[in-house]
Amino acid sequence: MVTTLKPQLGANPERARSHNKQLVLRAIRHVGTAGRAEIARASGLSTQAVSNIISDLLREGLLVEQGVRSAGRGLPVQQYAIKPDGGYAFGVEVRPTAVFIALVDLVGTPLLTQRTPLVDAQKATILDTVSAQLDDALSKTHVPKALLMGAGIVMPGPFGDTGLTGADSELPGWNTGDPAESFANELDLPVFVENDANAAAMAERMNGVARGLDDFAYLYFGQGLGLGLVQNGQAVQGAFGNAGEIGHITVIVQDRPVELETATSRLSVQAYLAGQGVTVTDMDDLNSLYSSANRHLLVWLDQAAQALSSALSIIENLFDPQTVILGGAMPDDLLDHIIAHTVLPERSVANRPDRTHPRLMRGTSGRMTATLGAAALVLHQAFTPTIAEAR
Amino acid sequence: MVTTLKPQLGANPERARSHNKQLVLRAIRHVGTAGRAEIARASGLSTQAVSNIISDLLREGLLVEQGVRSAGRGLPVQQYAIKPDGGYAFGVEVRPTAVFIALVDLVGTPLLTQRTPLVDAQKATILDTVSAQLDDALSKTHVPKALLMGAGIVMPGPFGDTGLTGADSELPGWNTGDPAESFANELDLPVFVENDANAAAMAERMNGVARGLDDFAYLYFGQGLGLGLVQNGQAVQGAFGNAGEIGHITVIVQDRPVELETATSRLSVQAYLAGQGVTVTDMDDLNSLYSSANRHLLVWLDQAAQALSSALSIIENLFDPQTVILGGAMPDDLLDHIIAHTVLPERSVANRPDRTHPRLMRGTSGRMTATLGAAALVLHQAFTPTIAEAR
DNA sequence: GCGTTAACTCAACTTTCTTGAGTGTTCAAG
DNA sequence: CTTGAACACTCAAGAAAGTTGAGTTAACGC
Repeated sequence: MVTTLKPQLGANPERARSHNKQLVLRAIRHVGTAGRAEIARASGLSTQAVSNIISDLLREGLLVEQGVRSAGRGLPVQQYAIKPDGGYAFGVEVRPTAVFIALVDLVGTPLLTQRTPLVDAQKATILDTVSAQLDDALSKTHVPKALLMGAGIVMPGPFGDTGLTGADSELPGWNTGDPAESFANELDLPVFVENDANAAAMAERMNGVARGLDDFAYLYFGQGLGLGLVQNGQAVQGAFGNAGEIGHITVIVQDRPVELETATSRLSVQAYLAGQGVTVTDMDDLNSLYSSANRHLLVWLDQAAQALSSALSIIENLFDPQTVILGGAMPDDLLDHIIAHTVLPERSVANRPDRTHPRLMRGTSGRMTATLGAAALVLHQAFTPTIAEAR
Repeated sequence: MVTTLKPQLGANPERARSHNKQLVLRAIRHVGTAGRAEIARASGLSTQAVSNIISDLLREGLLVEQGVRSAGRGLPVQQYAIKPDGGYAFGVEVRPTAVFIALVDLVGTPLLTQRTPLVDAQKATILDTVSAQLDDALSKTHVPKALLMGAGIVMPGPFGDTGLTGADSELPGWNTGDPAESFANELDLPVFVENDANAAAMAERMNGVARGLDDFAYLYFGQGLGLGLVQNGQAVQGAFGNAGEIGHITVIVQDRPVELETATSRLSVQAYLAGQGVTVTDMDDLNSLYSSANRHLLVWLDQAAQALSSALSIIENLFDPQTVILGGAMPDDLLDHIIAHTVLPERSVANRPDRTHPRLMRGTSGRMTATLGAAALVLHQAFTPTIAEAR
């Protein structure tokens, strides 16, 4: 049982500067627009240091001047903001039958999103497709590759050979070797790999309802159900990258134990409705069933809300999050309905009067949630000071 | 919904040096004894920088020379090790009826542990008792207070006014104000507050079976059952400090849903045996019942193992830990029995062939586990490089 | 023996931060 | 309307901590 120490780097002037740059960017991003003195106070650096760093960032094109603001006495504040076209992030979501991509700018605005079907799900095919899609996206948007800060990849887990191996959502050929390395070699970019739920959570943290939150959970409706966890501002990956496999735990619905995923997921609603003679193939079908108040759908929603209540109890008591977000490939109306009908457990550490956020919120929904989340991984990294983490 | 940015500090020469010192200490601690060049390679610093830092640490009395080792060609390595009496940590466990304390040295060896009954559980009484115990411990061991690096405090949660408030394990008067601040003022030391499970987990990580692990879980048998979580080398506290309240989640035992804590905890075994006409008051009673193969105890152990199996499934699938440790105020033999009879869930991300540690292990047991864990919090902090974290 | 290897030291240099004095703008009190 | 306090920012000098490259020392292996 030999354990190797996680590599961590020492601080030297160069790494310190890089850390401080990210710290300044993060501070500006958080308030939208800020002046030197304000940043200095927030970061414990001298005004002079912040001044030097900002002039660096201006030269690198990551910041823009944003006019002056005179707030009370003293010299008016020269303000700075993130320059949207100062950098770009590429997001990729790999599914067994198609690849989704998104190109977003430094503030998270999507410039382009698209879907490409896969002829097969072999590793080589996927790598080639993603590479071609990157070139395509860059040429369509006229973004120079030099401004691309990295690629975020969302892939269906679990990673490696586990007790869940054999599930139908998997891709062949990825269980050996490090997927991040394969993509990094193919795309010649820094690569960040995550599961869909964590990526969606990071998207919500960068530009959604979880802006600025450091501890929250995200229940992602995909094929199955995934749990994204953010602790201390970082996505929780677990020792082998497979944290958040909440779909297979047992919950109580109508006094009977069931696997959570069989009660609440896209497959689950399809299967249930099929059993009642109703066929749904996409989100639009679900939407129209819901607007016509389909009886079977309402029954399913009711039991999904019950299952969710149990899941919520587990998540809240184990993580004590600021909030739990519900989102993913499920229509807004259905998510809202589920949220409205979910009983918030009384006996929970989250049941406290001094909350700033609701216990359960709806996040971004729709097909591109995870893809945009993939791009958010890159942005997150750009705005997170890390002096010590070796890559 | 205004969110404040978690304060993070910029790097300057002074903070960089402090970071690097902790990095060097950590590297030496991990291998026991190390030379300059080796540390330089591990930390990405130059040999010269490490040299300067080590001479600082020698002067401060945190390191000792440890002879030379000639490994292959070249100049023999001058080795260094942590100096045990270079610093001390004070651990406190507050329970409703008594206070437990421990004083440990820099490598974690306990110099003194003791228990003091509380006349009442009022905040002032507890603060006074702990303060007196600190003075007592220092004078008995002749440790100068200047060498005390801090105090770790273990208190029964949950902290703040939550949906679990009203449980009998609580202390009056702590729901308002920051406990850490109260203790810091009283003891005039840096203070770290944690729950029993997280503290036990950190103890296991510093000097126990989890040495060097960065991602694992610890199921702590106390009054109830607590979950300690270590993610990325840090204890998971949750947004309000109440993560790990696993006792109140529902699991399936003999096809019936029960609260986990009613199936596996010290109170649970006492209550069950009392129902069978068997009275147990302490761990010795349990031990003798077990060695006489008491039928009722064996039945209880069997259902505790069942409950644990469900809990394990949840923990493994949500966290994907390197291992799950069982420990706390329960005799070794009983823990071993439970571990031997727990079915490891098949459908789990933790069920993988390339594991380095068993899925379920026994940690330190006994009454002082959490108290020593409290002291370990201080040591953990001393050996963890943190350039950015504001306090 | 003698050259190679490797750890370590010394001294010069570089980067980056801090400090303190100085400048310019705004507001408020007299 | 003047004057002074408050505040953001700049400039230049100084300090802290890192890196670099040349030199020293000791052990191994041919």
